[in-house]
Amino acid sequence: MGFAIRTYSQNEKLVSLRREQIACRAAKIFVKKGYERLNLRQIASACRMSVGTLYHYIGTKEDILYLVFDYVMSEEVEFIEAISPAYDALPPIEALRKAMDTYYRKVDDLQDFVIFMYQETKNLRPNARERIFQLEKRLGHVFYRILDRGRASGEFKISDPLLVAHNIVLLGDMWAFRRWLLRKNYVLEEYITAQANFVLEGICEGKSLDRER
Amino acid sequence: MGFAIRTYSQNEKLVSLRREQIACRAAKIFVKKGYERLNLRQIASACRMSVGTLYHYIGTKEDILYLVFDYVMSEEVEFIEAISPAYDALPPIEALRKAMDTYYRKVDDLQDFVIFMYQETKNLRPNARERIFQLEKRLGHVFYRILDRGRASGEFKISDPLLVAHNIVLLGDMWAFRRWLLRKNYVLEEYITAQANFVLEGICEGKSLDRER
Amino acid sequence: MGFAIRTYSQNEKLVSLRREQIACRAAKIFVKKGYERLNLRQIASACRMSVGTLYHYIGTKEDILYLVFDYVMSEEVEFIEAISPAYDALPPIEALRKAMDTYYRKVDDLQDFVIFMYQETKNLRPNARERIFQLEKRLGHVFYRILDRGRASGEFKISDPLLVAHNIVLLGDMWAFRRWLLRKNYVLEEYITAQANFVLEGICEGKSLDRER
Amino acid sequence: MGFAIRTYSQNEKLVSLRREQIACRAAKIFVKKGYERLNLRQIASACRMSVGTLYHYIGTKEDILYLVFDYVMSEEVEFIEAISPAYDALPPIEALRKAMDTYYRKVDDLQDFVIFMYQETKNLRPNARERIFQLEKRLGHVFYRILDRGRASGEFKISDPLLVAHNIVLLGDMWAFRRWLLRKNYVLEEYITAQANFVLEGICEGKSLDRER
DNA sequence: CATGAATGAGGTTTCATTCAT
DNA sequence: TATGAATGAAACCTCATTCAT
Repeated sequence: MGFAIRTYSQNEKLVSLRREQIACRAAKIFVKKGYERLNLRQIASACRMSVGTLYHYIGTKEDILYLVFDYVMSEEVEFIEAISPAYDALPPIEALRKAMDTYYRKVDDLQDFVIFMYQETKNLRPNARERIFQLEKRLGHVFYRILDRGRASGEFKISDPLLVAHNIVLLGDMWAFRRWLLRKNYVLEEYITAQANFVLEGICEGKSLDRER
Repeated sequence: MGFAIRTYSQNEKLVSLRREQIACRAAKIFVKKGYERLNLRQIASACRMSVGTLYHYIGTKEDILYLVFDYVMSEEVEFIEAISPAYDALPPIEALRKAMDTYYRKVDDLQDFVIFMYQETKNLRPNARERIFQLEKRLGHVFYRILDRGRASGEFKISDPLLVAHNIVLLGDMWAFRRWLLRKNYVLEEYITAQANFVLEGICEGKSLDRER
Repeated sequence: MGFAIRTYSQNEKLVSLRREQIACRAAKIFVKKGYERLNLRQIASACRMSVGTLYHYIGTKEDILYLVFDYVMSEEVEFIEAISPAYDALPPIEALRKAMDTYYRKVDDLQDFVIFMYQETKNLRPNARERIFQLEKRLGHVFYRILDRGRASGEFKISDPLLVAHNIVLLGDMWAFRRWLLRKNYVLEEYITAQANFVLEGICEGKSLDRER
Repeated sequence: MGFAIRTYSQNEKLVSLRREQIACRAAKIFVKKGYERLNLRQIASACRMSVGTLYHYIGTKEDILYLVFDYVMSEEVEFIEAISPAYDALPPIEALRKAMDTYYRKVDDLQDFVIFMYQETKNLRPNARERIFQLEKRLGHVFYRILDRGRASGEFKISDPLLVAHNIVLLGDMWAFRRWLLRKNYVLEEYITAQANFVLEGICEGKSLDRER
């Protein structure tokens, strides 16, 4: 892990349980009011614990931020990775559309959290930040695999699949933190199709793609 | 503007002068340490004023954040817009490459500030936030104009130029807040070329683009 | 005793046993880190008990302080008193030298504890403090007996043997709490001889004392 | 000084003034209730300042302890040193009696503080402690000068004047922290005479001293 | 106009003690 | 009997804001 969070308990099971409670419940108020704006009393009450109990399982307020990050990012990544094998059975174009659809819907679902991630990353200690970066890498990898397969089969022509993979993730995240602008012109489904087209037009060999919409 | 910042001074000229001093100098430490992490004493000292003087020209700590946002965004937008007319003389493909090169270099230049923008937006009051959004819109518009011209001339085929314009801005910003990842594989110039290719491949009619690099 | 410590146990044997464990083990960390600086978790762990168990045999954190005081003072006094009768067989001068040697070496041995005594006395409840005072009195009495015998035999000329007895004890304690200063000029043996000479020169009739060293 | 206390003020005069206020007023409640037992609110209120103001002139609670130590010790030492030259005009025996009388009366005066000193020394940071040690050294030196002069003139016969000087100081301090015992047998004046006799009997050549009382 | 000393509410963190298991 | 999780009051310290000079 790179670093350990202080706890006064020896019972590992309990520590895990409580930390998951903390992460899960704190996440809800963190995305609403922001990390710095919430004090320990508010956080503890949202976690349905006393302040003292909270401090049995964490060492610092910042540890809670890390727990929340890790919890939600892990959920997200695991959710995406879980369906990843299913894409192998589909032709690359379709697989990419499906993967983008899945991820972009997830972003829509967790939009408060995505914004939260972009805004609070700097408050993390470097080694906690490193762990989050690893999770983001895994997220990009799901798209990378599809792109690579398409390239191998000759359907895609991409000079830099890693970059494209990250672009895809980022354009999904944009749905969350540019919503004030995008919501005026798109509903989610339109946005997904539009960005999928944008990406596919750039990478499909011979313009063979069947333009959706 | 949407809202006014409290001041104890009647001398408008002086108010403007002091506020520009504040914005310009506070910007430097805000991007380094973050808004919430800095206290008024530190900010005042960075502004080379006393705390009391600072409060003659602002009403609230948050006002400083707004001043900084407005100042840097304006600088950035004015910089981009200033050269925008020059692109009209170039063929659209070249114009887009040039505009991206200009903006992406600016992002590299102001990378701390770009991150700062993404991270501190939440701390702004809604009407201050609205003003920032307008500036971002104008930024997107610079690219929109080029895309639109290319579409009119038949060189580009784009179903949604506004979206593409925003994608271009965002992929530039990514250079700042994904630097930990991108810096491993790219130097700035490579990144600009790669993203320009990515965008142009998606929008150029007949694949006529002369692939750089 | 003057006051009783709360316990939840009826088994008196067990209570005594546990309390001795507590006193003996807590003493070791108390002298190192100080009473106020240690919390119950640290104390319990040093006592090789859980916090809960600790509270079966004490009522208050302060009770532990008292147990430690009492335990170490008793040890010290018993040690000194145990050899006290042996001095009766020696000529007073020699007896005094021997007694001082014994006590001063003990102080050197327990120097952390002696300092601890001087520093933490204030944290005791008055009746606990009274018990400690009694023990100190008994310590002074060991020297008093020798002085009194010397006076009776005409070898010593002392107007106030009780005062001298206390002076002797105090000058021994000084080895502990002025160590930063004394250690520069003396090793323990030199210090003992020097102070013994200082005392004996003051009380010996006719300067008959055989100056050592 | 070896270390500096944090302050937010640049005005050195004011800093000195406020710190003296703090030292002087905090001393009064420190000796009554003990350093660890008092919280910042109580201390601030005793200093007739708000907690915030207090923290303009100190960095840590411990700094207050140091200020108090330094203030009272300095007062004490300066008081003693101020009269020190006057002793040069007196014969050594008389000078020593007078100096002891002065110091022991001061101890009686500041007895709460002397106890406080012995009890709280451990709570000081090492470099603060070092400064206190220096002051104690200067205190011993006042007596050392007299002893040395007596030795030079042949009136005293002392193998180790530095040790005797420290013994004198310590036996004075004993009046404060053994008061529970000494008060039963002595009033201050008797105690001073008794200890002066004890010391002089040990060091006077030819028992020439005119025993008082 | 400019200053920076003063304020006290509110922040995070610790800890003696209890009590269900 | 032994445990250690849970509690919440209270500790130390910070800081945006005011206002007398």
